[in-house]
Amino acid sequence: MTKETIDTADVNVDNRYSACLLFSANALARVITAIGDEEFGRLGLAYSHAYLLREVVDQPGVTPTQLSNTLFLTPSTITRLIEKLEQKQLVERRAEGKNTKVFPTIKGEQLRDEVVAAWLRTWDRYSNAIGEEQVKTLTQQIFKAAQSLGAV
Amino acid sequence: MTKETIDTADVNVDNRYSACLLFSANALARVITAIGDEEFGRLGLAYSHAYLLREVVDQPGVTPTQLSNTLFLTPSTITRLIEKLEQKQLVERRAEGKNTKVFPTIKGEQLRDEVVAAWLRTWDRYSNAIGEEQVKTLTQQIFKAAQSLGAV
DNA sequence: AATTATTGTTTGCACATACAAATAAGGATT
DNA sequence: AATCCTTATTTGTATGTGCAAACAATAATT
Repeated sequence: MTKETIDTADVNVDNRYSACLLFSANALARVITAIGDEEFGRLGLAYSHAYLLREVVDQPGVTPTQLSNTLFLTPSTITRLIEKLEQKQLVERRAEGKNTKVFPTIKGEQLRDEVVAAWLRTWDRYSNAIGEEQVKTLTQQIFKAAQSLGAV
Repeated sequence: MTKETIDTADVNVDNRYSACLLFSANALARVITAIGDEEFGRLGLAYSHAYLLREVVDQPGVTPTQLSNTLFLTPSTITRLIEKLEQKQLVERRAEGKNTKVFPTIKGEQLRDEVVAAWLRTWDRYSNAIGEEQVKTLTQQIFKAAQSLGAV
């Protein structure tokens, strides 16, 4: 377990990058993803796989395009994620005309509760680190900003 | 130019993911990175390359470890970024004992002003989308959160 | 002085993501 | 009906990032 670390102990908190949204947003995403992958990783899933799986379990027959819109990921990325989940036999695809419908397998359905549980654990970890209230407001602001910027 | 798009027009703003920090943070990072890469892309650089280059120009002889701490990226990632910049002949490495020191080339130094200019352009675009004041506060909050969560 | 531990850097591998182009199916227009 | 246009999905390729392990150099301990 020789996980690479970043030693921030001696970093000036007010370095120039703290004033840069591009930098900060990516830093936050990486830190948070690390935590998320740690929790979802116990189920053998990356966080985005877990999200997609849950979406498929809750909406059997959902199409890649719909998933793309819901998860804010491009169609090609969705295809790749589905491929991975198919390999793990958690979902399966059925072609219908020009659409592809994605269904959960039994194995996939059975994993749902664990996914939700992992989800709650990540929430707890964020809350412990920065406070439950702060998690809420920050999430809201971030989501709104992402929407505004995405529309540009 | 058949860039993949994500159609968010018909997405419910209050879907369950808007309440999830992991999801929102990554969505924001992707949107923002797309804008940043567009601006820095004119210089033939990804945004992280631009950041690293600026760091090297401003602190000639900086080591990968220092860069790792400043840029919140793991040492291996730093190595990869340096390799890329070396290929473009914008920086060069000199081994000194167990340390590696990174210096800008003349070509690299000449690019500095353009990097700063691109930086300002990204700032303008964020401000136009979500307001200058909001960019400031959001950036601050995000950076703080990243620090708190990173320390866990 | 010799061995062990620590620190700094790089490398092999893997993964999430995206762009651009390809393919395929439906719809629209003539 | 035949042609063009649009929409849905997949595929080839590339990039940024990280983990784990390898390597190299210095420091610490015996």
